[in-house]
Amino acid sequence: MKKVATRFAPSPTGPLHIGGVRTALFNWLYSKSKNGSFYLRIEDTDKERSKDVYKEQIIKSLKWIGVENDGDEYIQSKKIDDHIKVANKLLKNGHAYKCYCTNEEIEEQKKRAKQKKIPYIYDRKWRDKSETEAPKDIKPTIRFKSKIDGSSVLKDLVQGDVKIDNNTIEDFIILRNDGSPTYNLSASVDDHQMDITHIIRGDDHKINTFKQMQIYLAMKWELPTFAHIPLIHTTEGKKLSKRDKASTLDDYSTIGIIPEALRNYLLRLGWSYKDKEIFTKEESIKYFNLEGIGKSPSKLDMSRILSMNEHYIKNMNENDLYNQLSKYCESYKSKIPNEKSEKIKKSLSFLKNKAKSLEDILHNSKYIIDDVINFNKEDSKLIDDNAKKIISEFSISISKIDRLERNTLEPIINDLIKSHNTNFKGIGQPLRITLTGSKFGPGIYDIITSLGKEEVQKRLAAKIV
RNA sequence: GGUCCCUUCGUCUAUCGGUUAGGACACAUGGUUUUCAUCCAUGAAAGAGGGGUUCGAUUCCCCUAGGGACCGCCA
Repeated sequence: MKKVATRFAPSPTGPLHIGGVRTALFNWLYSKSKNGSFYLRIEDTDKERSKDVYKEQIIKSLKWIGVENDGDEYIQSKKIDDHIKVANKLLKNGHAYKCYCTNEEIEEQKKRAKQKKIPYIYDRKWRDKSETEAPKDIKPTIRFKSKIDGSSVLKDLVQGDVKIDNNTIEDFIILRNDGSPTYNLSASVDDHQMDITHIIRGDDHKINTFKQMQIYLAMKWELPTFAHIPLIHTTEGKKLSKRDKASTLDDYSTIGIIPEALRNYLLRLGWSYKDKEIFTKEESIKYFNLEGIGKSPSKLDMSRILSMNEHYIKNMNENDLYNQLSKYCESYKSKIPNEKSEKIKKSLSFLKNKAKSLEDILHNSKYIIDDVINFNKEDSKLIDDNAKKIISEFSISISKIDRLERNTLEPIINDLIKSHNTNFKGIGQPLRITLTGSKFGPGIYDIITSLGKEEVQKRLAAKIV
């Protein structure tokens, strides 16, 4: 048995979208589950649209979610000479031919086909013509001499056997009239040269596969195994594209989705293993298989992403969580001030229980980070004279104790409840508003202990005046 | 229009001919709770339709309907 090798082959014409990330994840998981290799191939042969920034962004995105390629990135444009060599070989073998049709001629045919509502397919005009008839002033394209009779079967590991009549596959161009190779040629040659054994990709490539298989056959190369996975759809049920909202990886990292959660979500989108929902990275490698991939497209569900994120945040140790949070703040918000980092880190134990995202954590820890509190106007109104009295009494009481801890604070609060003939809310709410600026937030004991005595007294004093 | 693919709760899915059709998210209700949450409990919620095959179909086959992908000298 050959060593399993998979690849992810994006073109750097835009930021990676979530469907691409899932394809990469599946390829990576499959190879790792088989102890094989996973390669990243940048298909940058479209010189017009390929951008280096996108290439870097793709690499960064994959790294972010934990999909790491073996070896260096394979840059397709560096292999163009190899692609051309194969085209020439196919030409020599009689598996390809020169086509002298002009662009205008082809366009005209397409237009006519559309008018007649019949499917356009290149009419194979130059398939059997001799070189002597060739016009001198036209640079030809090279077309692959595709099978006309019979049918072909794609043995797909996800889709099953897909049968198609050979005459529906046209004589596709493999070399443009400027001599550059096209996608189907380049991809086939690269996959062969990289010894790719399993090609896992979106099912929008299914028709291409029939073209690529013919190139393999003509070159007498060993065919790889194919697995075409259903595409991810938007909530409207259409193919996800880069232009859709919330479709790129960055859209998720911006709102504080952590990579482990997105990885787990994407894994379970269109794939399942019994009733299991949560998979560590190791488990996902252990259990991943192609049989578990469903055949129907699935829709993105934000509430599920969020709930997965919540789960990972709650179950992450506080050091790791702090690192994630701090990276997140630095990239998308503003850096957590050094002098606040310890306080935040300590508060994570309760902050993480109230958060669905890193953004939520940051929001709930605003009262620690900001020295000047932004009071919510409505909430501020709740601080009436009576409330001020409570705050003032509380302030005096805590000045008598050294350390603010739950067990030293509890008696003070209880006394206040009694003396003011109220309930916990009657004491807790004014304190929370005074200390954080809002009536929502962490538990009052958590707020007080996380701020520390000095800061608490400062904030209480500011409100009493 | 042609070719191909798909169809179980709102969503992601389990079921590989025999189940009260299971789980998760979301939702609803109740409880715990100092707010918001968390947490716990409970509930509502599905086999697109029609034919076959079979003792028995969600499961196998066919048709219909609906949805999707592809149909570039883009990848």
